[in-house]
Amino acid sequence: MDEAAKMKGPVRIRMARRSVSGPKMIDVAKVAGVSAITVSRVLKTPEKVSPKTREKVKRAMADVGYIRNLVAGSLASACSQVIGIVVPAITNSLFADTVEGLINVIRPHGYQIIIGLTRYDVEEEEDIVRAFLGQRVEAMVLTGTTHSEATRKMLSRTSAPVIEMWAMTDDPIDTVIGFSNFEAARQMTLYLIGSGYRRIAYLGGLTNNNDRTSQRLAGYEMALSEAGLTFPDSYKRSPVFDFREGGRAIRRLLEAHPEIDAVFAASDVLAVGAIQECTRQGWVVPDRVAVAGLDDSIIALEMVPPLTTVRIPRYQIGEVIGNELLHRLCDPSREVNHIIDLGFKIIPRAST
Amino acid sequence: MDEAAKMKGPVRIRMARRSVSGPKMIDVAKVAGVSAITVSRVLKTPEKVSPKTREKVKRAMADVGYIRNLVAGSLASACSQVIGIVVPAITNSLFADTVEGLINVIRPHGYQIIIGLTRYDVEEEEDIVRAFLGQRVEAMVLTGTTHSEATRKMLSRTSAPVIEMWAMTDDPIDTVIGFSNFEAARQMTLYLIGSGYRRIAYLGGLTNNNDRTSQRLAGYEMALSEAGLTFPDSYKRSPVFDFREGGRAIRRLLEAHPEIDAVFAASDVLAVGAIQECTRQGWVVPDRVAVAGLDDSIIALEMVPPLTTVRIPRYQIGEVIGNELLHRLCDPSREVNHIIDLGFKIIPRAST
DNA sequence: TTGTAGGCGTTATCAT
DNA sequence: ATGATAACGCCTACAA
Repeated sequence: MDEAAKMKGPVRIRMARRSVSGPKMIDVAKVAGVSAITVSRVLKTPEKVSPKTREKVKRAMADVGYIRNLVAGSLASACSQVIGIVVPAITNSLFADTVEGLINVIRPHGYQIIIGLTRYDVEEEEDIVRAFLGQRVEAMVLTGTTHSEATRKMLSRTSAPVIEMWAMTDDPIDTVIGFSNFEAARQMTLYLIGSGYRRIAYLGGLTNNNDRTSQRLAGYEMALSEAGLTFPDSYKRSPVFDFREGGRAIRRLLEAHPEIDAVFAASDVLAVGAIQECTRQGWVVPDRVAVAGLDDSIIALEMVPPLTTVRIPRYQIGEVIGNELLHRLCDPSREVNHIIDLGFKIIPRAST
Repeated sequence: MDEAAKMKGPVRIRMARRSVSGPKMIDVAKVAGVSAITVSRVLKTPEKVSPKTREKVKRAMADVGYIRNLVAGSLASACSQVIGIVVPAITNSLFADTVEGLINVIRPHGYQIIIGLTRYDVEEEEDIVRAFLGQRVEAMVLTGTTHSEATRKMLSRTSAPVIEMWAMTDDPIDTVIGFSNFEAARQMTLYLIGSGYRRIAYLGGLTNNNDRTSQRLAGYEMALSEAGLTFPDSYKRSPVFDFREGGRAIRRLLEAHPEIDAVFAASDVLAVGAIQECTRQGWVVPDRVAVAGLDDSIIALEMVPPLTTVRIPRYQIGEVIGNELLHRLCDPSREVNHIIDLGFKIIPRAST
């Protein structure tokens, strides 16, 4: 089975660079009795080749089992057909929806994506961006607007489109596609206030280097101040986004502040954990305490009671980015909208 | 802001191939007063360059903002540093864990992954495999062992390692890394029987072209026949993996067969949907009906009651694949284990 | 419609 | 330790 490996043999005058590398265009061309460029054309612009030749070439490709080397193509054409996307995580993560939306849009056009995971770390992000630019990705998609200085510098130098997503800003590196986390949290808080709740606690995630969680917290605080409400700081908790943490946090909140009548969790994961804990404790939702989330993740509707939450365009973000990039990559001179706000929607359900 | 875009200007004699393409090795080399190959060596084998030269080169790279073109490197060295992974989906999917495990292991070694999504369609898989081989991935990772003929042919021809995962087989294309879905379902069914349940229904997914769901169904059936149990076919349902479907399915099952005392869902998603439906209907789990799942997804433990399930090594599959590939890519002559069974574990909780 | 020539930016090989 | 040169396999530009 490993015969080939043993054939490294004695050094010859200028040894072949590689043992085997499969048939190339020129091999197909020979079989078909045409030139290499014709094979290339059959692949990229078949309409420029006569049907007869096209058939000959196609048969030859099938005969030799040709698979075109896109690496060589990338080098020659400066088009890698690869888009880089950088997200904090994809496990139990809503970013997975966005990634899937993007893939589904661009794959039919021959583009691939490479994924980088930052684990919410800007240094990791920097490494990934450097690696991706080295791979000559044709576009970079990043989560959020918080980046290291070096990252910003690299990204502003590249001629490839750079999309920041899942956020809003007036000043994107290139283009931002997402929604306002600030407004989403603010509107939900206002909705809770409008529903008559007066003691509204907040469960957020870690806010360091995370514009999304910071903005959500700011939105909550803004809504309170608009309504003239003030609470002790201990109304705000920052558990990481995790079911258990949501349960623990609501338990502590209600122990410390029995007067709390609503909890706004800036992530459905926390909200779900909170509701489940209430179920375990026998606290009726929403009578004892209302619970609202943010995400409208798939589990929100399955809760008993179903979770009031904010629907965010996770999948759509990926799709819109994909379409935007396809257009821009086809026509670099195209006029582009650098700020695309896809909005969000309050989804009232029985948990409030 | 778009000044640059307007500068395409009049066509010149032999226009530059690309507007801008950033500094290259040769540019760095000039600045550092060395040759291009030395710059290359600083990047790949710094120990072969004198410390003095190395510093000069590094400074020059920083000065000009050099980012190495890995596409050209891939072509020259026949090493793309890219691994392809093909999964049915990553949205609300356990495969995301595996992808993340793989990325976390290989990224520190400079490898990237490109992801393909089949949506459980072997034709899609075939397209993706062709595209990935074209990208000259250094390894292919596929979900399951069911592939089209063309896919098998392409994969058996390639010299790159091919890993099939999330399944077990005696006859992998190259290497299989996963666990036995058959055994997992069989053991869980036996566990339920051992717990005293005698009317055990089954909720599976679609089984066409999906070796994982087929195997699970077969495992359930095997356990029943071992225990001498026979049920009408309507004890088995094949809803797609979705919360709502789980709820609907258990409702119909219990309406049609009130004697059912346990439901084994071959996916936690279905089991969770079933439990939530029971909660809504006021059917106490496990007294009225026991519910067991398969996956040990993050939500299983959060259920009220917590879900009895089968823990499968989702994340570990990715890690093991990563390590395996790193070893093999470094040393292609290395002896390899072509069948790696990572096992599973029954996790008894309060839902049964 | 088809072919020829040359280059894409790096790395392997061989030489110094 | 460093450099000159020739691939790597394809694609753009231009020619026929």
